[in-house]
Amino acid sequence: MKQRIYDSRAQDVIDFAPREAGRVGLYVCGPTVQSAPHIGHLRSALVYDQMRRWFAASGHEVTLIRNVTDIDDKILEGARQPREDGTREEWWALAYRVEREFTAVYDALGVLPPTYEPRATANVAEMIALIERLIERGHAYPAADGSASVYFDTASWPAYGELTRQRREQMEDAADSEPVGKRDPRDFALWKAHREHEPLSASWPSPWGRGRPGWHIECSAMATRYLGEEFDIHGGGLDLRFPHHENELAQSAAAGHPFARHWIHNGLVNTGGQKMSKSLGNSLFAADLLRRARPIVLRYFLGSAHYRSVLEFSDTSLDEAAAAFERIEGFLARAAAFADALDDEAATALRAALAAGEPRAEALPAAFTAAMLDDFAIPQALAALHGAVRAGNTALDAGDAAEATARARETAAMLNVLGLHPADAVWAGGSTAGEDESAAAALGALVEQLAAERAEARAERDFARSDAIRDRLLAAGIALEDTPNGTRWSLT
RNA sequence: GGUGGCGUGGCCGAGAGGCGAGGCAGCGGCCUGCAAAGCCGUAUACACGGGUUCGAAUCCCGUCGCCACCUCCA
Repeated sequence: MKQRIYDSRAQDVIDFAPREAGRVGLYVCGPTVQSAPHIGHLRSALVYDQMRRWFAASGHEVTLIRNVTDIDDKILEGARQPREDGTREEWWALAYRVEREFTAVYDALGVLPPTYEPRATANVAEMIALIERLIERGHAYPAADGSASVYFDTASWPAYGELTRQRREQMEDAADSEPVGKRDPRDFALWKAHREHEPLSASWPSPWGRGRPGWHIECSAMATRYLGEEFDIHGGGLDLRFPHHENELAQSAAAGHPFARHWIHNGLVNTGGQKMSKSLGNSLFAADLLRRARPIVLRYFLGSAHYRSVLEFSDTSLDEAAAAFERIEGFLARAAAFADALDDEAATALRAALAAGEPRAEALPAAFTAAMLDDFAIPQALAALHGAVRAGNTALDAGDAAEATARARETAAMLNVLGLHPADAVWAGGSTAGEDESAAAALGALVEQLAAERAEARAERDFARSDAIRDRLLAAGIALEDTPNGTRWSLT
């Protein structure tokens, strides 16, 4: 079966065939590091992380480039504002500080680092070369007002608007720079002349004078530098389709590059049916979310809707996701406990089946694979996951080691592909950070002791005493569960 | 004005012409000393009105409502 992907330029699902068999080049628009990461950034990064993991699991070598735009109007403006203590931060310090916040939350969510993460400021020479090429080919011009600005000449590019199917005549005017010096209000800045009130450190020499890159040119330059003049897939948030991606495509195509063969856009996150935005004051910052839920649960939640759908966030979302995910974890834990009661060979097989690790495509159920091949239909893949969990639990109830092992193998394989295996090293630490091993061992010893006392009481059918022990532990945040193989305990 | 999308059971969320995905919550049952966990069962769901069809949540036409982009945005 072929990989199917919805190409938002074609506005249709297409059969995906990489330029080079077995290799996928994917460019994703990363953040402009201007302010703290929010839930939307998390979702976007996660979507491409899932695609990347799936491509790898299905036998592709993936080159994932996710840029960091570390120079733009907002960053410069943010650096101009005094902070709480009255001091000002250099624009490059602000950008770097925010970039590190992004990296931290990506890491927390188990988003694998891209193959490379180029910064706009490190690719100015490539941008200048691209702009020169556009001027030579008659698709860009220096500002008529004598400033160092350079604009893309939309009128010179008949295909302009092809990505979003808009006609140039019906577009509203672009406003990403003062219209001064533009031939047409829809033209957009490739190079912005240095302005007096901006720090000199935010400008670079160019054939047209000192200045800095326009918003869109950095992605064209970086995608081409790292993936070539033609590459497989370009992704980003739905809100980037226009003008950003439209302009990127126009620039690159006008420069004579085939550029991205396919375009992918991920859906946005809503709260209360509304788009999240700073002006509405309903921003959900990544740091807050990570405090409210375990990172793995947040990852499960963010990946629970199809990547092109709007994802609705409500007050109960994280609790529901936690309940659903804990069902999966519960099976893993039950199976591990079951293994302890098995003979060596069977126990080893079951433990191996449960292990976290590299995705094993051959261990995946057909329904899961079919779902992923069908435009990354993760909700359907999750249905397959829950199906394996249910079948596995049934096998455990029946004491069927072979069946339980088979279902455990599938479950672990699916979790590995999705980046959701609880035993994966990326989740070490997490929300229980600070709880060190010796403390855990001490707690374990105490709980085991009380559990043993309770077992004694139960054996004597002194249920008042045994229930009192269980209640005391529960009040302390420790739940006991009796199973055929003994009593298990866990933190609530 | 232009472009794109959405309206599915209490909630989240798939599907896209014919067996009611999956999860959460609820209810009943099995199991359990009681629980918990697990399993089994449990819903006259597809905005509205027409139409096409043997058959429509799914296709067509219309209506209503909501949203996104065209301005910085994942």
